[in-house]
Amino acid sequence: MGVVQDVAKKADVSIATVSKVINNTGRMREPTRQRVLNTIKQLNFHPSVMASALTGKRTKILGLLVQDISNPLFSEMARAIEDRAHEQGMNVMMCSTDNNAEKEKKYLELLKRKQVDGFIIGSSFHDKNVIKELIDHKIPLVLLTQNDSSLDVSKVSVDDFKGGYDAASHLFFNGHHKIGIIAQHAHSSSLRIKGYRAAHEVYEVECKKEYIYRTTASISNGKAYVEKLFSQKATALPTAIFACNEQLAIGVIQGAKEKGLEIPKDLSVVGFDNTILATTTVPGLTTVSQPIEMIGKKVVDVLIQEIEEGKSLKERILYTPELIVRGTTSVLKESIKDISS
Amino acid sequence: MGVVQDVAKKADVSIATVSKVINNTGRMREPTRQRVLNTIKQLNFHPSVMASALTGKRTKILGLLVQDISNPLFSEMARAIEDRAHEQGMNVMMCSTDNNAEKEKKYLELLKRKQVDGFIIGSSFHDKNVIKELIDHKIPLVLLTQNDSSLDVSKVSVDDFKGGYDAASHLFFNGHHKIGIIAQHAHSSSLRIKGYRAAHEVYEVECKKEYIYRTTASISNGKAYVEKLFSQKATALPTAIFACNEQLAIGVIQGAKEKGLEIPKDLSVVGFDNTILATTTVPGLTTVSQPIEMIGKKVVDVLIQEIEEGKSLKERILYTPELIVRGTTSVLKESIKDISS
DNA sequence: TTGTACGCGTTATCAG
DNA sequence: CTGATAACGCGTACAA
Repeated sequence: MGVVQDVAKKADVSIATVSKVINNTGRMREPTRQRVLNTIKQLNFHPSVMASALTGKRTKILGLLVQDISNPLFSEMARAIEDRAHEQGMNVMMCSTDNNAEKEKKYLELLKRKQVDGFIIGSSFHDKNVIKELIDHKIPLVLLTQNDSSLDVSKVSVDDFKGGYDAASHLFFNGHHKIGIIAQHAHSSSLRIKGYRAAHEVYEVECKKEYIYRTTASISNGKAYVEKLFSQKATALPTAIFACNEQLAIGVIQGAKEKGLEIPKDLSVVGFDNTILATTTVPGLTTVSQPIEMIGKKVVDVLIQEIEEGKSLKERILYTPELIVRGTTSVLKESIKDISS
Repeated sequence: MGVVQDVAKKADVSIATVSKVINNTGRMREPTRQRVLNTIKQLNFHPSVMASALTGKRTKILGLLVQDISNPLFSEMARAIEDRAHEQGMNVMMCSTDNNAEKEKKYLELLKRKQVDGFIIGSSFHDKNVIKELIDHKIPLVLLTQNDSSLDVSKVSVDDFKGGYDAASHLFFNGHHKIGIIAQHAHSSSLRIKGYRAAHEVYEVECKKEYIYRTTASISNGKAYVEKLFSQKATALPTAIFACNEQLAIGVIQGAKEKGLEIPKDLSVVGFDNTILATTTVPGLTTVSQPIEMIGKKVVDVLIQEIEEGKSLKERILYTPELIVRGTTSVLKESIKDISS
């Protein structure tokens, strides 16, 4: 794999001509073009991305920041992003921030130095100034999975509010009145909680503060929530729980089982995301589905468009979530009695 | 964020001096060094990785090729790799090959053009010549999760043979004689099958060909296997299945349930990997655990060492798997009768 | 079509 | 011994 000079020499042209052939610019006689093309193939020559980036061209590298790539939602999202990026000849660098302010800053800095063409940010930033700096420097970025209105940039996400509303409505519809919610420390979760609250209003049920719990996404935190909740006095216990993430949902399920509760008989559970985790529980998890592939593909498309146009489109793309009813929710027994009596 | 020239001008030195300060080479008076250092901080200057890569320096980019980043084993592995790489100031570019020869080649080419410092290859390559080419070009690479002896390069993996042996032994120990195995089209799976076979020899049980099934890792393929297996005549049915991957294991469990089999009463299941999936099933999946974090960390360390030394260490690092007994395996009832009678 | 300056940092060489 | 000058690496783009 040689350099331009090798090709130029072998094809008996100047490096400028070689460059023109590669970039399909300028004009030249067809035989010359063919000769160069052949030589390029013979030498298996590929222009160095680094060298061309140096002259202001793109690096064809995208930076992807997520909370944790080992979280199924993000790994599935990453897969969709990667596929789309590769289709466009771009590579993706991934960074897991752990929702940690220092890492967020550090990784952004690291990627900036590598001249990435743009950022996909799927991690809620503590220090919004870091993001604003990117905007000031005209570095394209698209927010993934976080429809944060305080930042005036493009964002692609699911309609979290509607998702929360649908999840709670489904439970109300099944006769539940006491619905717990366990959410993450993320803007998306705030919106889901708002949807959950809105459903309470529609169904004219008071929304109890002590049912709302925010934490970081992990199975053990889901367990801990149930643990805590079901240590209260029996009258106030919820009959259903909406977990804003599937790791939390699984924790809730496991915690409930440990407490001797049967699912869905004694406790209904709704999750969010519809990753592989939702299909592996028994019974299958009723969950609010995000169109992960579509979101991943779209976020890349928007970003690439911004890179090419050199300015932020400030699009705000919302996908509609879909409630997928599996086995972890059921009609509340008491409510059946209510109806039959 | 300026360039060297800006720093040089502001600090009233030449760019060479700035460079020397950055790289800690050459010598100069302490006040000069401090002045440059301060200016660098003031201007928030960071040398362009691209420009320095152009002069033969490292890009500090690692290429990671796996079958599928959305597979929990790989996403968890990726996380460990990423963390270690970041500790060393390096970034990771990920590529999911889908075990597809064309993608393997294409991605490798794409990454080579980006001058990655080295490769971590966690995907079994169809065309080994592509790998050999890398070796010829002296591009450092380490094989992850594939202890393929036909390639003379460094590799980090779990002891697949022992894992297969342990899984089968555990089942034999519990009185099972008819043990099915569902494996992937991967070298690691071949080794696990060998271990499974070795256990058969030790326990003096014939190893039936029709129990061995190879496919690609997915829940549906696991289901299909059970479907197929339990459509045979009843006498030959296995009482236990060893799935070489957790998606397959989950498929087996789901397929068995659909067939009306209770787990572990009617069918014992052992998985492999010990990812998040193993903890989400009910009952929990008995599985062969890989030390994912250790492997991820090690593979980065070996690769970085090779990059720095400029040659392959040709190390072959094997971690010992650990059988984790959860709820999907139990003593075969018939065997209890055998003993008691 | 070709010559050549340019972009950015590195490093060998040379002057002070 | 300190610090500056200049060539280099690779591809791009404009002037010739």
